[in-house]
This record gives sequence, C-alpha cells and structure tokens, in this order.
Amino acid sequence: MTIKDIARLSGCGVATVSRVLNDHPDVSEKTRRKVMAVVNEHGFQPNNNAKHLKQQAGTSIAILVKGTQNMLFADLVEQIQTLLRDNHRDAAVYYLDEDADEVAYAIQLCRERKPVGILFLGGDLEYFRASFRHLSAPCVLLTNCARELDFDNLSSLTTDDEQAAFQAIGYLIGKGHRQIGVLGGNWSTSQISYQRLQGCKRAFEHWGLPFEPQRQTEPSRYSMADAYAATRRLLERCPELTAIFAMSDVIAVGVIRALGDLGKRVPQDISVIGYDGISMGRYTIPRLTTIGQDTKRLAEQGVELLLEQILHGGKGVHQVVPFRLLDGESVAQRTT
Amino acid sequence: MTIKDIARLSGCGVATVSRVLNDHPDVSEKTRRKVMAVVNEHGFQPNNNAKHLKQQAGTSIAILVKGTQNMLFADLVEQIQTLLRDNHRDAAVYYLDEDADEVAYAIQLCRERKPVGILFLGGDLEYFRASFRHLSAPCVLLTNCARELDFDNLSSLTTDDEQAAFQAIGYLIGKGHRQIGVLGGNWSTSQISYQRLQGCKRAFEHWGLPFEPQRQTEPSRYSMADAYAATRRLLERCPELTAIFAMSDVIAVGVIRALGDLGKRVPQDISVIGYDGISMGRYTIPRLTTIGQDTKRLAEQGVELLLEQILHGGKGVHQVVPFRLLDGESVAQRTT
DNA sequence: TAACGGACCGGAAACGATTCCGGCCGTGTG
DNA sequence: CACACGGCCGGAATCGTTTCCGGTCCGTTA
Repeated sequence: MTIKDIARLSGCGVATVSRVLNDHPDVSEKTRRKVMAVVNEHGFQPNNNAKHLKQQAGTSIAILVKGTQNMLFADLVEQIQTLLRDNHRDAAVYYLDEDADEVAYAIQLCRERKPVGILFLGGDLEYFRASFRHLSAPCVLLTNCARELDFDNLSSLTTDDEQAAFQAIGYLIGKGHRQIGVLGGNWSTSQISYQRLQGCKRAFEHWGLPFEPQRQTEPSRYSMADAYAATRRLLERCPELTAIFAMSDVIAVGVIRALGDLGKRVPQDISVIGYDGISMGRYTIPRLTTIGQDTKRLAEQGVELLLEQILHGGKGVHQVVPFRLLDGESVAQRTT
Repeated sequence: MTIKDIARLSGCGVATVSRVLNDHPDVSEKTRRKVMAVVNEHGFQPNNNAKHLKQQAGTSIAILVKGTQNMLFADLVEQIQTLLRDNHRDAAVYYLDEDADEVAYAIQLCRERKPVGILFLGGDLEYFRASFRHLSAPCVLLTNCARELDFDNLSSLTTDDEQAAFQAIGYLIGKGHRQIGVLGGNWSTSQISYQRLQGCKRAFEHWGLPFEPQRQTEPSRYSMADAYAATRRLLERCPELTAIFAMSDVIAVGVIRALGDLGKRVPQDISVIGYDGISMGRYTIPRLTTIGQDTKRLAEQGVELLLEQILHGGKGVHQVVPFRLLDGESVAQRTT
C-alpha cells in the first residue's frame, strides 16, 4: 500500500496525496476529505524510509545511556521523555555497555540511524574527540564533563563534580567525621570519577586531613554488586572509618547493604553520603543523604538546548547546573 | 558523500561499490581493496534510509517498555541487550507512559519505525487486538499475559501470575500469617494485576481465610511513591495486618519504607513479600523475600523466539516460564 | 472581451541505495 | 580455431516519498 495506490483509489495525483498527508495548504477541503477517507479506510502509513531519504533527515531523537542499572538515568529518561513528547517528538533509547570503547559504538549507531539530535547520559569522552566529527546531528551531553571538547554542535550540561565532592566531604567533616572512605568509578578512565576525586582531595587538604590512598577505592562499575564487594574489602583494610562518600546513590545502596552485613549500623556506626539524588533514595532504609543533581533542570535545559540546536543551529554551550545537598538519614553527627 | 562519489573516486561502478559494501562474492580482491581504501579515507557511511527503502525492511529491533522506573525491566533490558548484541543486532528502547492508551501509541511508533521485530515488556493488551493487525513485524510479549490473543506472529512468555500469587499468599500463611494485605496495580485494566489478584483469592479460599476487600488496595502505578501512599492508607484502615503481599518489588520497597515511617519494623512487626525478583532486592534493607521471575530465561527465550520468528517466520507460541520463591529477610515466622 | 492572477492540481525529477541483466575478458575444451 | 563458461563488472530500473514546475479553471478587472 503506497501513496500511489491512495492516489489511484481517490482519483487524484500522488502530489496531492502527499500534500494532504503533510497538511500542505494548497489543497481544497473537498479533496482533502476524499483522500483522508481512503487513507483511513486502508490504514495507510507513509513509508518513513522514503520520506527521510527524500527529506535528507530523520525525525527522531536518540538518547544514549551508559548502563542500564543507574537509576539516575532512569529518572532523567523519564523526564526527558515527557518533555520531548510535549514537543511532539519521540525518542529512542540506546543502552551502551559500561565499557569504555562503547563511545565508538555509540557514534557508529548514530551515524547509521541518523537521529536529528542526540542526548548522551553518562559515558566518558575519551574517544569522542576522534570520532565526533563524523556526527552531523547536534548533541547534548548530560552529567558528563565536556568543557575541553569544543565542537560547534556539541553542548554539555553538567554538575560541578569537583565542587560537589568537595562539599560532600565537607559535610561529613562538619558532622565530626575524620576517617572518611571514598568509593567511586574508575579514576583513570572516567572524567566524572576523576573530578569527584579531585574534589575530595581538595576537601581533605582544605580541612587539614591527610589523604590516605588506601581509603579511596574504585569498584569497576557504578553498580550495587561492585559497590558491595568493594565495601567489604575497604572495611577490612580500614576498619577505622566512620564515614563513606559513595560517588553515586546506586553505589551507596550497595555500601549500606554491605555495612549491614558487616554488623555496622548506618548511620549510628558509620555514615554514608551518596551522589545523584535518585528518586529511589527517598525510599531506602535509611533514606540517603546525598548530593542531589538537579535532574529536573538537567532534563529541561538539556531538551531545550537540543531542540534549539536542531531548529536554529548555532554554537553549542557548556553549562554548569547547581546541585543541592539532600538531607536524608544516612549521615549522623559524630560525637566522640 | 554517496555511493556514487565512492564509485567515481575509486574508478568503478556503483554496483561494484555496493557489492563491496555488502560482502558480495562477485568482486575481485583488488577491486575490493581499492574501494575500501576510498571508503575508509572518507569515512563513508551508506544511507540507511535508501538501503531500507530498497530492501523493504529495517534491521533494528524495538523494545517497548511500559514505565521507566520498574527495575524488573531494567534487568530484562540489560540481559536482552547483551543477547541481541551477541547476535549482531541492536535494539532501540521506547518507553511508554504507564497509562493505558499508550498501546495505541506503541503500535503507531512501530508502524513508523518499521522495526524487524518487537519485544514488549509489561503493558496491558486491551487495545492490542484492534490495532495489532497493522503490525507486520513479529512480536514477543514478555511478562504479560496474551493467552487469549491469537495472531500468527505474536508470541508471549509469561510467568504464571495466578499460581505465583497463590504461592506468595500460601507462603505467608505457612509462616503463620492470617491478616494479609495486598497491594497491586489496577485490577480492572491490568491483566497482570487481575491474574495475581485471582491467585490471592484462590489462596484465601484454599486455606479457609475470608477475603476482605478492604485489605486489597491498588496504587495506581507500579511505583514506590504510589505504594508508599497506598500503604499508609491501608494500615490506617487495617491496623491488624501482619503481612503484606506487594505485587512488585518496586511496590515492596515503597511499602517497607512506609511501614518504617509508621513505626513498624519489617519483618518483626509486619512481613512483606514482593514479586519480580529484581536484582536490587538483594541490596535493600531488609532483603526482599519475593516471587522471583526468571529474568534470565525470559530474556533468553524471548530473544530466541523473536529471532526465530524474524528469520523463519512460523506461528507464534505462548509459553509459561517457571518462577521461584526467593528467600530474603522481609518475611518472618509469626509465632503468636 | 481579453488579460490576469490565484487556487488547486498532476507529471516527473530527484533522494541513495540494491539488484537484475547483459557484456567483457580470459581460460579451458572439443 | 571456435565456442562455452565463469569470474567480474557497469548500466539502469526500482523502492516510496517530496517538491519543483508548470497547467487548468474560474473569477475579477481594464
């Protein structure tokens, strides 16, 4: 069933049918109705491949997400989805493995699918520089730092990871903690983790605490399972810890579970502060105290930025969105 | 940059270039190398729209997911993704709102994108019957019942919800509980919830307990937030409850948090059994006792079924996959 | 009445690939 | 030597749209 069939059945030319289908003004009401009748009767659906081939452009937006288990991204995707739908666009989500070379895969994917715009959640940009030039669609990076990347159609929206980590540690110190452990991603390959670690270092320095490398540990992925295992090793190594900074809420959940299994109560025996502010954090026991990323703003501004670039082009921007420390129940004042 | 340019630059015909690009045998090694050199030099990427237009078929698989927050689907998507990648296929995930009319939207989406196969996670099939005939791609339904739907290219893989709910209630009764509350989805619109409720009813009957309608309540969505609110209302209405069956683990998390806020300890004061067996359930406090769906098998069999249908066609099948009660820490023996 | 303009429509040329079909060339066979 | 055959290649048709370019018809104006 093609547009040609519709034309034949409704007794007019293909051009007219196309015009009807695309709400072009140059068509009389009578013809429009006649054509639509045939279209509806046969449930005709124009072929998108032909359409996009002719128009030299797709219509959909790709959301690239690193890892399926990070609830932060689930929260973001939900909000983005809603916003896009309000703008009458729909998005396809592509999940990438958490392994580094997935950026190359992502680029490849986008070149094939030819989305009209790209949102990238998480993921590190090691390889981006090399392959990004192959991408023509505008791209907005959320929650990952791209300040040193400078392409015309690349924007980024990111929390100030260094400063946030600084504050997280500062918060723990303010609560009287001195023996603080840190759990995060791979610091050598992940910009995000690296930035957060820098913030930690600066905090320790600022408050005159020594930086103890054995207290900083890196589960390979941002997952509960890895965090769980890493926590057990960490506590074995450093039983003196009274607080832990988990570089993501998902990690924090694994940490808290591990601590429970080690007979430590959170926050009475040991405090945990997370990072991200996932919605789930308000339903865990104890509720997570965490660095809350402003997901609402990330989503809104991200979508706005992307749509703006899609519609009007222009140079990409790099913006920092504020964070906010969210009070929960996982950090206690240390009185001793 | 088109195939024609490549042909010109490499001094041969477009047909030859196409053959090289598609590993067609009828091309000499010398020509192949010559063409590939030009292709690589310019980073040429064939236009998928033209390709698919000509071939009358897309290549990608669509995964439709109802709701972004259900971790069960996150677990499933992760496994499916891996399996598909092993088969050199990639998948686009489309999230649907949890509202009922999204099925129509899903169908529309699939008609536009023309995926070569469809996986449907969650979602109810009220409208499916009417609109399914417009879909040409084979479709596999996971975790939702489709036994009464009978299309050639529609398969389904589902846990026996009725039986599983029966066992969940049976388990609680076996632990000495007699005052049992139930929290689930919308029983009139959701087949899944309806089936599970039927299982509950049968269990109550089987063990000679009265069915108390005021103890069965339905948060509108499978979300922590709704479950939280519903639990508070439920406990206010029925303070005598000693156990709750949550029809999903996500709901269970919300339930447990609400109980905590009401000063009830889980499982000492009140027991909670969940449903799904999400990986997160092993990291909550307390760990969830739950009806574990076999996500590994759902994913494997689902993908296998779909690929089989894509490659060889044939009639769809409807299979039931076994479940297993997963022991956690959220259900206690009732001694009184 | 002739000229003109606007509303509406149809034919046909793209878009960029795949693939059928026929042609060329070199080698082996009768 | 003639011919067949197989390996390799190129031209051109084709997929289903959009859109440019004109053409018809009718009402208005000089």
